[in-house]
Amino acid sequence: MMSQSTERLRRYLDDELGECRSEDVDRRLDELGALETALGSDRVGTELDVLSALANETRLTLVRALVAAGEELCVCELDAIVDVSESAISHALSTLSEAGLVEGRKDGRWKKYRATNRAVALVTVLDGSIGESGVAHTGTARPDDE
Amino acid sequence: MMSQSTERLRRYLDDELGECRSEDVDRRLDELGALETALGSDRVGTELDVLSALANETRLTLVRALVAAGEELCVCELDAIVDVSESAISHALSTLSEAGLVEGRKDGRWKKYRATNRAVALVTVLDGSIGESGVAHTGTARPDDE
DNA sequence: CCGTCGATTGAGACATCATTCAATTGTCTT
DNA sequence: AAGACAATTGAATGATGTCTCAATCGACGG
Repeated sequence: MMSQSTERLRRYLDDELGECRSEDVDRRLDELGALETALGSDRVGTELDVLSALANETRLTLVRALVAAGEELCVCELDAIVDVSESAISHALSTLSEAGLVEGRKDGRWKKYRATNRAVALVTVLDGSIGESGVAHTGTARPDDE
Repeated sequence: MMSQSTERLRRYLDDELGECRSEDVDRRLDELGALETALGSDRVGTELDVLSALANETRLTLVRALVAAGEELCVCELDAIVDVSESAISHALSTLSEAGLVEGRKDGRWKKYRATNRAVALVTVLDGSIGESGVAHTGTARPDDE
């Protein structure tokens, strides 16, 4: 049975095209399906991991600090940056590590973390994309995708 | 009173520098504080909104689709892309809109959304930053579906 | 070795979130 | 004007996530 959504899409295309044959609907469904699976679903999973890892004040602050520092920082130093328990920092670093945003190295009884290239790239773009006062006037800037 | 964390930092610097005066600790605390507040906390709030908006499968898929489409899409078309209720899509688009990632336009009784420049920038970098495993061809990614 | 300290782990409490259902708004059609 | 339909909104609920506390692991020094 044809789903309701498909029915609505048919009416929409009918509106847009002036007319609408069922093959138009099918073609459009194909195109939309292509948009959905434009890149592998495993990749989407990874991207969600990365975004979820960054979407938290504690973790974002830690990543920011490590990127800004440009060098590895000891956990005890990170402790001075965010205002949560030491345990929370450890959890946060674990999540970030799994997302490939930081890397840890043990040095004696201290442990040092540094931001990965991935983290640097994302934080950089985040700054550029957010900071420049003003969201996207729809026409002006042109991020020409090639 | 000196927090425990500060005590630990002192011991750490003692280890690293071989010696440690209390002014070294204070200086390091200053440096770390500078990292923390490297950019305004209001900005961090905005960034968290953006990241949180993207850190969800439904919303990320919608943004991806709109970016890939390169043009505005009707809600009824988006409905064919993600597998949630129409209400959920509306909620998702609302969240994305607040985060400045999509913009909506009403056209008759249909409503069309398109990705903002911010969304394009973020999705682009996300793609580039994630596909790290030996990516030589930077052009249109062509992930063979499994 | 034993005790201390840095750091991590697990469990539980608490908050936040994502989705669906039901009701509503606004537009078009007849 | 009334009904149909696209889309949004609000409330409720089940699921996730985040933090703290307590216990544990590993490395170091006496």
